[in-house]
Amino acid sequence: MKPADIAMHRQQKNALAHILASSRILDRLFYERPTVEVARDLLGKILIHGSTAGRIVETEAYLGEHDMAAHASHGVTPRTRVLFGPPGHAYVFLIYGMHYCLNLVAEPDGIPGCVLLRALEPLAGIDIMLRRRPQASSIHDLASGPGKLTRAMGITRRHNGMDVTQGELTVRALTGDSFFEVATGGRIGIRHCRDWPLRFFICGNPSVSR
DNA sequence: CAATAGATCATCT
DNA sequence: GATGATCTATTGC
Repeated sequence: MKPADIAMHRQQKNALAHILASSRILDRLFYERPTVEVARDLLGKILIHGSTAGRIVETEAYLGEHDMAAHASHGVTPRTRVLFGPPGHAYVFLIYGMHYCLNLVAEPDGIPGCVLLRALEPLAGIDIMLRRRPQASSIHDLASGPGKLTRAMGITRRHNGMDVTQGELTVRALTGDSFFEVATGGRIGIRHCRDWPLRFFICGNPSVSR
């Protein structure tokens, strides 16, 4: 390993340690609220998986039976069972035969609703992410989309149904104050209910998808 | 740059 | 058997 690589490695390990020391894990009550609120409040939080971490900069809310764009609108099936279960769990599915999408289940047990994590700003384990996504044109391109995010973080169907309030995949809130402006827009990549303002993102953040 | 084709598979009809 | 909550490479201006 070259000196530059060693330095980068140490810096990244320090980055993760610093995040862990200055943040607190989100408990189940955070998720046990209206989906839109959860989607809005997840902005600025930190997603941690293994030694990779990133700040959530873009989310989308997917509701229940009236939201034709949501998987839950077609009722309970083996796949969507997680969406109707207790909050604070991961819902991971394969889309277009090649990309995984990571969602976090919201609402009380029995009521469907989830938040799609669309983009992250990489904070730690960037060397690992670069290895997983060699095509990335920049650091900010590493996780600037739902499929990119899961690939960069190493998330697969294996994580479907996992409890994100403990274990290997978690979301944390920084203890210090952080200020940013939130923008709202129509959701992306769907046919139904395109104009519903259920997409939230941090204004001006370079890791937000197009 | 913007537009578009192709890859590829679990899930549901 | 059709269909996506996508990404990338390639083409054409």
